[in-house]
Amino acid sequence: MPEPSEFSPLTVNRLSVYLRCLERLRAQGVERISSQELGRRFGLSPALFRKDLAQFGVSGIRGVGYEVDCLADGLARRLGLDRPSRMVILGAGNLGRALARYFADDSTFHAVALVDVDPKKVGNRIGGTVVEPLERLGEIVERRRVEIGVLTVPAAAAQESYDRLIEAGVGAVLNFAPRQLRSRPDVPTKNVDLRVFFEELGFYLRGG
Amino acid sequence: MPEPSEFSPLTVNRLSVYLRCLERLRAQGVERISSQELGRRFGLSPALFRKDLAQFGVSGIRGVGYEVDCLADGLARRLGLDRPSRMVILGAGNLGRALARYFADDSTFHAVALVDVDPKKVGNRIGGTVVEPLERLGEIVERRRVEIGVLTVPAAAAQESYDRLIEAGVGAVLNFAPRQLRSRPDVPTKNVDLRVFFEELGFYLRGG
DNA sequence: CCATGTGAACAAATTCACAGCA
DNA sequence: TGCTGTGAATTTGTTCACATGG
Repeated sequence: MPEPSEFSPLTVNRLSVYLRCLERLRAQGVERISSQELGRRFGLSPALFRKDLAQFGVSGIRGVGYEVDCLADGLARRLGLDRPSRMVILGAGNLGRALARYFADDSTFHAVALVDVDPKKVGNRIGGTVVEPLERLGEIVERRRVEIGVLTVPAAAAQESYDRLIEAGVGAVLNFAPRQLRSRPDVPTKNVDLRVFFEELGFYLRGG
Repeated sequence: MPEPSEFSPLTVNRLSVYLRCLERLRAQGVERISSQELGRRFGLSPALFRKDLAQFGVSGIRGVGYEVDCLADGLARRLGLDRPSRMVILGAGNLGRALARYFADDSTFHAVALVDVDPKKVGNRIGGTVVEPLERLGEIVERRRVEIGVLTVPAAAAQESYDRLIEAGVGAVLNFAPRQLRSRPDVPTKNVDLRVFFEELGFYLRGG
């Protein structure tokens, strides 16, 4: 039973954001940057940036700042991006197909299969992969060493699909279905209901 | 200049989650529910649920609980979902097309246009709409009363596309491009980088 | 009596501010 | 000198626990 991580999701998510900023700096040829300058350019908090890095044991150079290149590599490694993760996408609807195409040959997150219950969808070619039937899920996860399951099924099918993913042996699940899952505490599970973002924006738009 | 909302994004997002749960209960024919029972069923905090509702001036019935139907309607109204919002999607890539199809004739968030710079994409029919050229953005936003702009362009085009949306007069922006935007403080802007979710999960999967 | 509504207690997250080192 | 690294202060968010009222 993996003890609850010592790192908060907020911190981990910021690491991703920092990494994106650093990659941009690297592309621009910037070699060193101070936390203040980084904060100014990307609208982030310098103090929080330093705290976050400290928590992951990353150090800068006093009086100077951080080495962009080295820091980017360090963050990528700490996020586990130095070796690829293999994913199966469950649900070949609009979002499932979009993700399958996007991650078809991504080097860090690789979609190795796209699965659907609908026999009419099975066999369709999406990006580089072919839609496979749900019955093969167990075999797919085992044989292709799938670590992450991605749910893009309708709300009504979410819980059953989740249970199947767990049974098949995936180590983590990203759920895009708009349904609060009854999730296993020992399997990292993240719910991302895209409609929530639209609703939040709508709320503030209407003068919330 | 709209003063910063008195409601935190966390609270607003929870309202969406509550609404989803209530709609499920309604579909199941449940008429009344206590905060405790709701917490038990969906893994939410009863006290927080009550606090959140109180903040929005919604009351239950002491000794009984909440009327599912009435509460769902109340939350939907407070989120501004009782009247539809009109959106333009900028970028007809994988995600843009998926969202366009998903929201083609949604009753609360309606995608009234899908726009792209690429002349090869212009004219393509996606769901009910046809891809239109970027030059027409201003006209589209004005004539079709677009309130929300959705960015699904590549990172490199994000900032310029954002600026164009603002100039065209949209009231809020949802940015799916993996780039930290320099955003206008008076226009509600939400950054949603989907890769962050994958990276978070990957992190915990690797035993973070 | 029972679940709400809420102030008070607690916990988490962020910012402040400055000592300490390159 | 200038920026990092970090304890202390502050702000924000959540839970507790109970008085209140249908």
